[in-house]
Amino acid sequence: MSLAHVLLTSLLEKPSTGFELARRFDHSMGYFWQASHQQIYRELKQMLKKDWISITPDITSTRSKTYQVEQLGRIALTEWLSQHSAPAQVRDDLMVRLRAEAQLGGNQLLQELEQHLNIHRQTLNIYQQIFAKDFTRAAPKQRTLFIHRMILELGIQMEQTWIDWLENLIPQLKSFSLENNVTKPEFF
Amino acid sequence: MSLAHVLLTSLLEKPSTGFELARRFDHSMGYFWQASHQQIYRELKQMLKKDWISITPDITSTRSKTYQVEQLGRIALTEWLSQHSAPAQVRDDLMVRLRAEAQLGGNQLLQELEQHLNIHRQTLNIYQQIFAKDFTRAAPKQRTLFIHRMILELGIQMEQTWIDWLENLIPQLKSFSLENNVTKPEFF
DNA sequence: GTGAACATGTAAACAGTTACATGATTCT
DNA sequence: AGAATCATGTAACTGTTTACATGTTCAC
Repeated sequence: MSLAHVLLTSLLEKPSTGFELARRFDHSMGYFWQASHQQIYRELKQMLKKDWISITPDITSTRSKTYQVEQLGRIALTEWLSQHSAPAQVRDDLMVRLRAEAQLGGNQLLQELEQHLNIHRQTLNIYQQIFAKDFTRAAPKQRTLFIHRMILELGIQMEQTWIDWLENLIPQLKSFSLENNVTKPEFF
Repeated sequence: MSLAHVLLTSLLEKPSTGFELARRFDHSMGYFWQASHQQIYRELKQMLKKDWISITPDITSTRSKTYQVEQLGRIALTEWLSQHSAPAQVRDDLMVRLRAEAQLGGNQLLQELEQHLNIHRQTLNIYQQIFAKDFTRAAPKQRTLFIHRMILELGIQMEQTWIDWLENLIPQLKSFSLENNVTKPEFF
């Protein structure tokens, strides 16, 4: 379980409310981690109980609570850093579908593939805009900034890999169905 | 939940025992889906109850059960194919660690990054061997084979993207720690 | 006959998703 | 005054992982 550590990192970058944290998963943190608000609130409560974080004594007494990292939280994060982990596992629905379709035939997935291509193009676009906004000025001298840029670049590269692959696959699948190889799914 | 559909696809490719299915997740299916044997047995039991699959009347009366897909299973899989899905979500531990380290400082992750680089090189190697073994002879005319090749190629490309990125990142992080920018994690 | 690989399973713990519910603040 | 957004939470469910447990087959 590392959602706690994602939240610690995010709070270390900037003390925030649960809501702000949830929103941040759509941006910077979102390249490589997602979490719903329910997960976040549950986790924040548990971290509060462990004294990893605390609520800032906020003058603007609204209902929102701003959390900040405490010493114990820093220690926990540092300990977690020293652990080893295997590369993330991939679980890709689309690939399973494609392989199922390879068995069943028809050309049932063209639309789906094209939609995925569109989504990847949009995501790439968003990432590139963030890149242009935050990291354009030459090579960053600040280590933190440099690492953030590298993470974004990996996200960009991954999207590009998907786009290239789909742009190669789609026309080839189309030409397959033009030949008389059209196999219809039949089980009746 | 699509483990059932992954299993259906796999069984459609070749009727198998639970154990064989589990093993296949280390190979072909494993590029984009993983499952433990516990998940697989549980799922097989449920699919059997729904009559999506059946046990082949096996002469070699061992303890092992070979499963095959039934009509209802084919129908279920075809229905699932027609559904839409969003691109798979990424959840990458290493990226979180890196971002945490960007906050805490030290150069605590070099070893970990190098190990990941190694693993990705090994995985790439395995994929390339499978490629050489199964897909070397020109362009496959058979649609099924073509799709399998494309899926493997995506896996290869993804590994290559990781390797390139890590080979770029690691030396740059090293040169950061050679400058007097070395920041130690301090919380005492 | 012993150890490795084959083969199946139960139970508990943990993580993640979905549905539901509420109320405050800000903008028009 | 009404809508959109901010903000937090509970409960139930589904999916995944880990620990434990057991027995078979095959090769040496």
